[in-house]
Amino acid sequence: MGAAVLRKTAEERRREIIAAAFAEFAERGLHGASTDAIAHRAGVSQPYLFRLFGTKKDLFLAAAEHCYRITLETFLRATEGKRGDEALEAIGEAYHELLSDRQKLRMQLQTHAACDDPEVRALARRGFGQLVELIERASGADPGRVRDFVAFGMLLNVMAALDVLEAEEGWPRRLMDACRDVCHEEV
Amino acid sequence: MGAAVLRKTAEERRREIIAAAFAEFAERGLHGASTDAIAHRAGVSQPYLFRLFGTKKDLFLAAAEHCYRITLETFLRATEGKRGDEALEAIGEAYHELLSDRQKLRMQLQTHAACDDPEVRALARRGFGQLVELIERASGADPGRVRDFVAFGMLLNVMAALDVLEAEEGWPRRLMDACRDVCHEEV
DNA sequence: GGAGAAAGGGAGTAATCAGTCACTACTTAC
DNA sequence: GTAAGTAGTGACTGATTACTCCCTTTCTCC
Repeated sequence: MGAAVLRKTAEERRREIIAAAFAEFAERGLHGASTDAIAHRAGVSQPYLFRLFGTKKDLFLAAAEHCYRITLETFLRATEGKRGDEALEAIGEAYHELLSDRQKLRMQLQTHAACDDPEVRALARRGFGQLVELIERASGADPGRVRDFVAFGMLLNVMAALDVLEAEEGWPRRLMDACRDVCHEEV
Repeated sequence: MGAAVLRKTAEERRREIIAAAFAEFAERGLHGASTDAIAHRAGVSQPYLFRLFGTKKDLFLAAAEHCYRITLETFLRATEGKRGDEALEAIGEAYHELLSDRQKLRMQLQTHAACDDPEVRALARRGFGQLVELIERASGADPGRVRDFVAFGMLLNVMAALDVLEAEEGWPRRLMDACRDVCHEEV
């Protein structure tokens, strides 16, 4: 009786819960977000969330892993068949694609902030390391360029957290105006 | 009777509690740290902590402000009487001084991570903005250089969080090896 | 149609934790 | 000495929260 009760596969629920967790964790961090809020956002009961993920931290790890994976995939797709400066430029553009969704930048920051936990730290090292190595490999650029490039990514994370990415004036604007050429040779 | 009960001024206690809060918040973040642990570390009761700071968030704000202030002071001292590249180089060296105490780097990261709170965000914008403006003003460098410099600072925060500042090999080492020349002209 | 598996949740529980209250002990000024 | 102020805490409390027990409902396959 009543409307059809529309059930989904566990795998699909898992994806939906990770998406909800992503949003909550990105905003409030590992300790600031509550499993209640995540379950509610995902449209499931909180017990079912625990059924599928075991612990809050495991859910956080899943969300963080997801974050690294989609970033890595975005970069891989961008650099496909490219080399050197061309590849670096392509990653730069891909970065701007990520920029449109602040959640990803903030999630990365929250992952770094949660790194006093050994498991989180291990995941972050692996995920971040893969990104750096991809940039090194695909661009073939000298270490200084790679450093500037990666560092600029970290600056973007911070700007997203401070919510000054679209600032119209002052130091945030000056920093962002100087971003156009981050993937080109300077002077 | 008994050993002298050694009392201190409220001002001194305030400083000690901020120091303890700094350590706890830097490691575990605004939501991850407990006022109990902070009070215990500071050697006071938890009620007294609340007496002096009102709320946990106010204590966090005080600790974050302290973090920005000592960083700013370090930079100011370093650039005293210097101009241009010389000033930038001096700040670079001052950065290395901060590097020796990972707590400061991590606290900055935790402050950024807590920025979904409007008060924290306001403080972070102000504090971070002052640092950027000091670097702009003291160095007189072009926007690209300033951006690279500030961005590198953010990268250091992340490296501190991942605990790879002293890595002997792999991508962390390559990134850090490329750090020597961050305050010099390249190629 | 019935048996077994898989999806899903109602109603807890134990612990943690921010914040309060009411009180004691010491210090200073007169 | 005493009054007023300041340093300091033991013992709570109400709310939140991670996590569990056990039950119901739907699907699948014979």
